[in-house]
Amino acid sequence: MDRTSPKNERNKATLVGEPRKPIRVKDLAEITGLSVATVSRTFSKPEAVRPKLRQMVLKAAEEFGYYPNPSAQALRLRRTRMIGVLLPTLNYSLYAGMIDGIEGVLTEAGYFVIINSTGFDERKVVERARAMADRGAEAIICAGPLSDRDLSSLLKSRSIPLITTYNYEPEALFASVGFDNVEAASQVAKHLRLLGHRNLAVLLGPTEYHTLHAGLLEGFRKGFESDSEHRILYVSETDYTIACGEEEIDAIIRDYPAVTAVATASDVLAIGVVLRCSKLGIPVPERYSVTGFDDIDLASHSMKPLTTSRIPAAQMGEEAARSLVDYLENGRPIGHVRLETRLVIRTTTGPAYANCE
Amino acid sequence: MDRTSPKNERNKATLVGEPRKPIRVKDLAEITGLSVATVSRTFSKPEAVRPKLRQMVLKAAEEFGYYPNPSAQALRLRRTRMIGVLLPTLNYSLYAGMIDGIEGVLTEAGYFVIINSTGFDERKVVERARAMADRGAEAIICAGPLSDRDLSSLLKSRSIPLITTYNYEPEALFASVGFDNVEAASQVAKHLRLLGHRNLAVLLGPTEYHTLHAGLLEGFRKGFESDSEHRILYVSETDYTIACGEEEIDAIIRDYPAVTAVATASDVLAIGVVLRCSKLGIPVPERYSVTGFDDIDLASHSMKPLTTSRIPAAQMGEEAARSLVDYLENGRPIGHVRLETRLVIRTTTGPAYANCE
DNA sequence: CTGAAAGCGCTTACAG
DNA sequence: CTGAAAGCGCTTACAG
Repeated sequence: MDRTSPKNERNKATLVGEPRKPIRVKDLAEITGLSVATVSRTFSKPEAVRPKLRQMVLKAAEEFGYYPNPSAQALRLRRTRMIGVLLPTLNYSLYAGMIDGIEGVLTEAGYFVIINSTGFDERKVVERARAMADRGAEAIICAGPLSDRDLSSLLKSRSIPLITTYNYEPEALFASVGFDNVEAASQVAKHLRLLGHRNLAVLLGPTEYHTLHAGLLEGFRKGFESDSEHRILYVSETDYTIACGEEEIDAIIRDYPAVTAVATASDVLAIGVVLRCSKLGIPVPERYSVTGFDDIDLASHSMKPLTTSRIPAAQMGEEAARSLVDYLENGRPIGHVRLETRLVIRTTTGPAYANCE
Repeated sequence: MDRTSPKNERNKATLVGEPRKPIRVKDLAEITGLSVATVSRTFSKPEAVRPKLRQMVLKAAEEFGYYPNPSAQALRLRRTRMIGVLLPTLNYSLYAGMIDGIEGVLTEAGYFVIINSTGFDERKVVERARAMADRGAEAIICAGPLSDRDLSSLLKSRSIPLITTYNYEPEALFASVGFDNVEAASQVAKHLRLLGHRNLAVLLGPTEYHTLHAGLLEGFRKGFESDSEHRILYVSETDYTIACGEEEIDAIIRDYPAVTAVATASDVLAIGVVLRCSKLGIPVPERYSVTGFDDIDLASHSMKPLTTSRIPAAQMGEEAARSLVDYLENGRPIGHVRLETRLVIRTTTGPAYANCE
């Protein structure tokens, strides 16, 4: 039987691989002799169409390679099924783990994730979040804190939920799933204090446009500086690279001889510190106790397994994604989710040598 | 002046933060007293609108928070400005670097990137690539080889370019930007052979559904098995984790005493091997020479800097993205791009001890 | 330079 | 269960 119609070039046979105009519901309607409504319903509400006809449509769709135009659907349904994800960088295990978690549940639920990495600069985060909203994202996940009022009201006015991960911040402008940043850092610092350390150095990322690191610093202070005997002698904002860890410990060795412990905001920094000490023949933890943060794979598998805080990265991503899906599909309101970190004590922390004097 | 019209509720004042229907060109036309055509042109072709009117429109747009509906634009213009990226995993430095490169140029050029991670299974890659095409991706970048004829003709019939990264494969079904996989591995193996090694072990990822690793294996064979004196005694397909590297070297120590060199397809595996040897007090490179692949950050910064092949990950991503943009914007055909790897010899390879006997 | 109008491809309320 | 028709919001060829 000849299904082609002289008026319609879309369903003409073409050479394999030759571009042709994609066929539409209308074409499929002509081919099957049914109405566009029935064809459309075959995909959007199959149980509402008689099995016989449904089969016809499906068969023709298969044969002619029909698939509904997503832009038209998006316009009509007001649903893009796109969700934006903002990350400081992909090139750090923690965030990679987070996005893996996010992507898994979102793909499963039939969404697509669009990503942007923004560095540690909240202004860029705001800009990209806006761009995502303008380009049709139905929801946004942001790794790291965010406190822009304008963005908040813009998003609210468009009913686009945004959820932050990493920090648990029940008082914040946006919903959050994460842990208590300050508390986690405080716990690490307390561990160091209890070990007898009195002079601490702290290594973290930029605080200026990223309150994440500011929170960590606050926590380190809170947990360590219990009295005037316990001081943070050195605070440095740097990048999360091994090389930076190495440089920083060099500076500490040179300029702050009283320091006996180094607390960092990232395992990568801590690994740099430990590595450099090894190379210099400086014993860890005997001379320096050092702590990481995040518990990346390497933390437990390096030559000197690292004392660090375990952050449930993938889980944060999954929870955030699940909340969003639940809101989008079922209208369930988005709340704050609090997860726990765990201080894991391994080999890089020990009693302060200065204490033995 | 009262800009609201009783017939149109969209431009009524609302409480800050209260959701309201987004305003459309039509609303802006009513507000300004111009036609929708003029309003639309203000955004799509500003130079075609008299400056005076343009100002009016822009001002009103600003005031009422107008932005063009992206779904409507996509439908009308047949452009989604979305580009799909398929990766085995985000959780490996090489791929993270690649996507960072991709995302940078694509965002710059005004595109959004949608991502999916697929593991090392080409069937899943094919499935996700299809899904991306169905959902409106204008182009696709796939990290790793791909050879599915059906996918190829599907994409061709819809004029969706796909470009693979990692391997340079001028004969392949899809355009590629990458390096000569076989050659790079061969170079490593040759280095080991020249060092006097005769019995090699090879560690790589799954070959079954991923020709990437098959190519590497082929290269190792080609570079090493020059005669019957030089054999690969052990080949294992495993995961890219430190733990797997450790397990594998344990197995080699136990079952293949003749092996004096271990070539891996990933720095992470190599680091596992080296680490395990350190723990066991086995000297590297004296007892085992070991090579990595990729030259991740840690390769040069670990205690024992790794002999490895440097892969230009970010550059591959950038080149691929640039090609695509150039095709999409200017219709410039997409070719194959060949990049070079570089064998970097550090501390984990040396003469075979067996040779000194 | 400006506007009225067609149309991108889809879904669904409505009537049958 | 099925179909004719309206409409999602935009852009642009066409006529003025």
